[in-house]
Amino acid sequence: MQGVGATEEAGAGSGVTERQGAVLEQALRLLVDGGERALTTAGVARAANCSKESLYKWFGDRDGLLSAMIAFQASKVRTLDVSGEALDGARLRAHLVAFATDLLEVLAGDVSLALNRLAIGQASREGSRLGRLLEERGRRQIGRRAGALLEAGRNAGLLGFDDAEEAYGALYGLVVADWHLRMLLGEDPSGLKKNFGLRAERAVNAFLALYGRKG
Amino acid sequence: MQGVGATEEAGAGSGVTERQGAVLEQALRLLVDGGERALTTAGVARAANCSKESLYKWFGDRDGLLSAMIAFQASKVRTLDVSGEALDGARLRAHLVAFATDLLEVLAGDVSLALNRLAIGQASREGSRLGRLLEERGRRQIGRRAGALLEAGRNAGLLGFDDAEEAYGALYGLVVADWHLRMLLGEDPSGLKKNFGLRAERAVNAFLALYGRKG
DNA sequence: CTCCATCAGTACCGTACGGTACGGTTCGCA
DNA sequence: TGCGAACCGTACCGTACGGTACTGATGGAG
Repeated sequence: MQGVGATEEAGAGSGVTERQGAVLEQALRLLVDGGERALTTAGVARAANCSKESLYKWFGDRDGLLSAMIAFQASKVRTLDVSGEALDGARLRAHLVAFATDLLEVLAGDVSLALNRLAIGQASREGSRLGRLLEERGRRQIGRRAGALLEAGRNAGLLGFDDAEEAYGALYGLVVADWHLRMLLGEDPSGLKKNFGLRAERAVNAFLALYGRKG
Repeated sequence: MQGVGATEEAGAGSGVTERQGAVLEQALRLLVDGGERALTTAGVARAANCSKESLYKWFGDRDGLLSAMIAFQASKVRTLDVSGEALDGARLRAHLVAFATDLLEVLAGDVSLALNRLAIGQASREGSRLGRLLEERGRRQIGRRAGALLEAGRNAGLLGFDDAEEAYGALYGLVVADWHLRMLLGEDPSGLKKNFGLRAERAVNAFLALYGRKG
């Protein structure tokens, strides 16, 4: 179970050995069900059956651990883009709805909420390193998928817009509105999760009413 | 300068003496430019020239202080509703744009961002009391103003919708999108603030395209 | 078998913070 | 002038946490 030479990489390509990945997994679990207060170095060491000294050797300090947790979690998410497919109106709509539901479910996920809370809590400190990291690894990723989808729709003559960023912003806003903030503030997500399908449907309808062509 | 009988109420109707209001003001200032880490009881006492003992007498404990800060800040915001006015298309649009810019500027405000960060940071702890408080005092307030405006527009035959909550969600999403989250994560608001007017304009255009009648 | 690197477990240290207690001071009031 | 309430300033206490140092066990390499 222990690492063999401190050189093996886990499946994710982020310079983390298998053992360290297991430690980060435990740290994420602690963060999810205890908040930042529960994420102490001693607690992580205890939960992961490792020593504090190893934590500091591997991640430098507590901030390094937090950054590694964000990078580790982001490295587990792979967004496959569905380019090169012949699009018609129905297919585009289906892809948009799938994107919208995926977006809602990702944002409502335990780990996502916990990491966003963590980064927001640290935002006013030290120039918001974690915030930028989270934005880079998270939003940029999902934004790319949406961007590719929108571009494909425009190339197929199904969508009309000048600024892709603006169109994406409209789609995001119609889908998410203030639900993300409400969940971050602690509102029970279980009541909201049931409506994800219907919500995604309606948001896509509105988006297509704004940006759709010959539909 | 000192209170005279612990019975005087400040302008806001939230059971807070003038002296206590001044203390809360200092606490908010500390929170704004130092984050939660800077909001220590000793720091508040020092900044406000009061004793820690008084803090605990007035607010119970640290959580009571935080709650009082949120209530105090919310009590300073007064949203006047502009009902009873004869609406035409241009006036409705102007009111919507004004609401949108106000919304963006409120959300981008120093104190608002700091309080939201604070509540989000505590969300996983103790059942998110602060989160619910912030939602109650903040969102509910601005939601009422928007709701009244939308209802007035519908009554004047200028807007068409079945579910007012859904229409408000669309307006909110088109106006704010992910800007609030990005600001909460620490992105520099100065670059975003310049575009508030244009952004509000475009969002209202989109909203009217979705929900407008005979426009 | 021996050497060496890694790591778990623990003890330790300094500090910072929440909360409490106490002495001294101001000020209204009789 | 004396009393009492509120309050400031500060000292104090317990605790929790970040970070470091030490010990002993394991396992691979020569």
